[in-house]
Amino acid sequence: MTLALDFISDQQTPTADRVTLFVDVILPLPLPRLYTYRVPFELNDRVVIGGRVIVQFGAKKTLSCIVAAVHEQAPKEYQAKYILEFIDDAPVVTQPQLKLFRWMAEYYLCTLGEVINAALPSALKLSSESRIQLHPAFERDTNEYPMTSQEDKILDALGALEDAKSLTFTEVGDLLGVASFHKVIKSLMHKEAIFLFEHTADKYSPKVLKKVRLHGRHLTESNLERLFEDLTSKPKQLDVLMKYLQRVPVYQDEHANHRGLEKAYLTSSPHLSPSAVNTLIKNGILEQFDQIVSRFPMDENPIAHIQFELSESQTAARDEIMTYFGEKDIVLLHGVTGSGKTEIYIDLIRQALDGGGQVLYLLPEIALTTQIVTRLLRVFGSRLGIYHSKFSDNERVEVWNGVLSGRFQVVIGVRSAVFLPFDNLGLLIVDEEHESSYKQYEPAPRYNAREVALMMGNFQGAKVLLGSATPAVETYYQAKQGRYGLVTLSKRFGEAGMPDIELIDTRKQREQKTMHNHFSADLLGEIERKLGAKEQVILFQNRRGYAPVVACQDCGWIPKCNNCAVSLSYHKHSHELRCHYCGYHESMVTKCPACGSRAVKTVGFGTEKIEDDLKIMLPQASVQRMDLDTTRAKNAYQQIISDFEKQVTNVLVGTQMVTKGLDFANVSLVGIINADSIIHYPDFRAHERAYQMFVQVSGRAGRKGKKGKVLIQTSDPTQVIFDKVIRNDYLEFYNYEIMQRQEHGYPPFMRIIKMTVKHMEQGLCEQAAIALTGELVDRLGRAAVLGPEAPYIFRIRNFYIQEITIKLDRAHTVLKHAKLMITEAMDAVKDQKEFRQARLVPDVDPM
DNA sequence: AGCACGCCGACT
DNA sequence: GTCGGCGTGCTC
Repeated sequence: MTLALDFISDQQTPTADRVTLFVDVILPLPLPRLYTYRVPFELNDRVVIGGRVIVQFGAKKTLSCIVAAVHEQAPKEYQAKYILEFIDDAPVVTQPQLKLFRWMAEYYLCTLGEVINAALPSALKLSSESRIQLHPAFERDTNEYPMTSQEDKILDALGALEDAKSLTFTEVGDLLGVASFHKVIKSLMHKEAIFLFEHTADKYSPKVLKKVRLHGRHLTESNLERLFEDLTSKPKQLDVLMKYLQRVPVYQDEHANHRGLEKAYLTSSPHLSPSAVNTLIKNGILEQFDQIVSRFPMDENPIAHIQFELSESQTAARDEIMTYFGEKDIVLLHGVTGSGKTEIYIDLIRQALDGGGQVLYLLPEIALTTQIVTRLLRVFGSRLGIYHSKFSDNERVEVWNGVLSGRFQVVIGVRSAVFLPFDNLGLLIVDEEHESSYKQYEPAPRYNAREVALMMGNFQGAKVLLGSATPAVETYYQAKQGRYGLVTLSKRFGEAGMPDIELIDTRKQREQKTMHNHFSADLLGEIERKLGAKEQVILFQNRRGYAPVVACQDCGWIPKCNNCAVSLSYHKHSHELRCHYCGYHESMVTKCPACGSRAVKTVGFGTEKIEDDLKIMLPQASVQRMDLDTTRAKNAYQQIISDFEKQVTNVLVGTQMVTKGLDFANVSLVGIINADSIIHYPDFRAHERAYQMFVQVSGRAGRKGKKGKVLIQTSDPTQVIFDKVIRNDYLEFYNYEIMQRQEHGYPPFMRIIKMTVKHMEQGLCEQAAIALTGELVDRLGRAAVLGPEAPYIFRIRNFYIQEITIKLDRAHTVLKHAKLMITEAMDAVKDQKEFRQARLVPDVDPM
C-alpha cells in the first residue's frame, strides 16, 4: 500500500504507519459482483474474513454481509462507504467454505449472494433490521448538544414509544421521508442520545430450561429434618419435596442438588400440585434457576465404543474401501439393499474421527427420519450433529455453531448440510448417492449435494465414500473408468435373501375380470395372506391425491388449473380439486359447468384412492398413507413410521417416500400398483429412475431372515427393464443404459446444461427462447444446442416455459469457456428490452 | 432483490 | 391541473 493513496482517500491526519483497510463483502442478494467497503481505522483489528459486518447498501438498506476479502486497494472509480458495524469477532463462514461457495457460484452459474443466502440459516442473516433505542443516560432537557429538526423528530418518536422503545432503520427512514438517515443516526449516537443495538444481530435465542433445586440452607441433615417438621401441616408441599429428594440424591452426590431438577418434572407430575411447587419456590425452600440447554439433548456420555460386529463380507468391504483410500480419494460402495452399509459407514466414521478429521454424512431427507439417527447417536453421542430440513432456524444455528466450535465432529444431514462450516473434513459419505433429492431445482443455487461433497473432499483433502444399491449411471461409469474405487457388496446382511419379484399382467387380468379396482386378485390375495400371518405390507403408487383427473362423462370437460397447464387432481379427504404445481384449489365440482351433466367422474388413481379402496376391500387391515399430503407437519413422518414400526398399522400406502431407506423387519410384501406410469417418462433418465425405484422399493421387502415378495402390476410385462429388476442385475442394466447414453450423447459422455425461459406471455416466451437459442448457437455452435421446446407442462404459476438443452464435452476447459459463453448469451438476450421480463434460468447437470 | 427516478392515464 | 401506474437502472 502506498502512502500517497492513503493521503488522498483518508481525510484524517495520516500517520506514517496508518493503514486503510477495505473489505470485499458478499451481499445476500443475487448480484454478480462483490462490493467494497472501507473499514473505520479504529476498527481495523476487528476485521475478520468470514465474519459478518453491517453496511449501508443504496440509500435505505442496511444489510449484514460476509467479509470475503480484506485488502488495501482503495477503489478508484468511487468512494467506498464505511462499514457501520462489526458483528463477529470470529468467522461464521470458514475459509474452506468461501472457496467452496465461490466454486458453487461459478459451476452452477449463479451469484455468490445466492449461495450465501442458501447457506446461512436465516437467524445468522439478520437482514435490514438494525434498531435504535434512547440512550439510558440521555436527558433531553439538560443535554448540551443542539438538535436538528430531523434529530428532534427521531427523539420525539422514540420518546413516544411505550413498551418497544426502539425503532428499526426502516422505520427511521420512513419517519424522515427519504435521504441518508444514517448521518442523523450517527450524529445522535455521537451526542449519546441513542444507541444502536447490534443484537439485532442474533435472532438466535438459546433454549432455556426452567429448573429448581433445594435452597442451600436446607442442605444439612438437621435443617432438612426441621423443614420436614415445618411442612407436616402442608401435605401437598411435602409431596413435592419428597418427590424432589427421590429424584435428586442430595446426599449421595454433592453436585446433584446444584444440578437440580427440571421444574416441569414436578409441575406436570400427575400426583403433585403445581401450585405447591410455586409456593415452595416463593418461600425460598426451592430455588428456581434457568439453564441454557442444547436443542439436541443427548446422552452426555455416549455408550463408549459400542462394538459392532461387522460380518465377514462387511469387514472385507471395509478393508477394500480403506485400501482404495490409500490411492484414490473417492470410492463407490455398491451394496444391495439390506447389505448393511450403515455399519461400514460407522466403522469408517470412527476411523476418520480417530484421525482427527470431521465427518459429513449425507442422506436423503426421508432416510434421516428413520432409525439411522438413533443408531448414530448411540455410537457418537454428543459429537453428532443432525441437520434436517424440518429443523427450526434456531436448531440450524445451533448445529452451525456446533460445527464451528468443534462440538460436533460428525454431522448427519440432508442436502443443505454441505453448507455447514467445516474446515477439517476427513471423510464425507454420500449415502443413496443416486438420489435426485440431492439436486436442488429451485431456487438458485441449483446444486447437487453429491457433486458439492466431491468438491469439498477435493478442497479439504478428505476422502469421499458414495454409497448406493442402485448407483447413478454417471457414478458407476466413473468407477468403471478407474477414477473412483469400486467396492461391491452383493449379499444381504444376516440370513435375508433377496426378495422374489413377480410381475402381474393387469391387461390380462382385466380381460379375465380378475381386477378389483386397481388391485389384481393376486395382489389382493397376497396382501390378505400376509396380514393373516401378522406380517406387514408396503404399497407403492407414484401419485398422490385420489385421482389425477376428473372428467365429465357426457361432454368430456376436464377441470384445469387457472395458473398452470395441468388438469386438477381430486383430493377426496378435503373434497377439493388441487393443482400439484401451484397449490391452487377449489371445491370439487358435482355438476359439469360446460353441459350441466352430473356425471362427473374421476379418472386414474392416486395414493388416496388406493388407501380408500383397500380399507373397503380389507376392512380388517389398518392402512396408513404416507405422501406429501400426510407428512406436511413437522413430526408427521416420525409418527407414521413409528406407528408402522410398532405395527399399529400394517399396510403402508405411499408415493416415492416409501421407497427410500425405510427399514422394517416385518415387511414381507411390497406391491407396486402401477409400474407403467413410472417407466413412461419423456426423459433420458426415465429408465434409470424406473430401475432405481423398482429396486429400492423391492428392497423394503424381507429383512432379518424373512424372504420378501414383490408384486409389480403392469400392463406390459415384456418390457426389458423388468427382466433386469427381477434378476437383480445392476450390471446388465448398467451395460445397456451406458450404451444408450453413449449412442445418444448423454451424461456421462456429455455434460448437460438446461436453460429454462419463463415469461408471462406465451409469444414473448417463445421469442425470447428463440433469441437465446440464437445467441447460444452463435457462441457454442449449432450442434451443442437443442431446442427451444415447450415442456409437457408448458405453463406453471402463470409463466409460460420454454426449454433449451445444451450438450457439452466433459473437458473442464470446454466447460469453463462454455459457461462464459452462456452468461454472455443470457446478457445479450437480457439487453433486448422486449425481453426484459423474461426469466432465464440455467440449470447445470439437471436431473 | 429492493427501491428511486422517470414518463403516461383517471381523479380531487 | 395532480397522484400514481410500474418500466429500468443502480447499489461499493
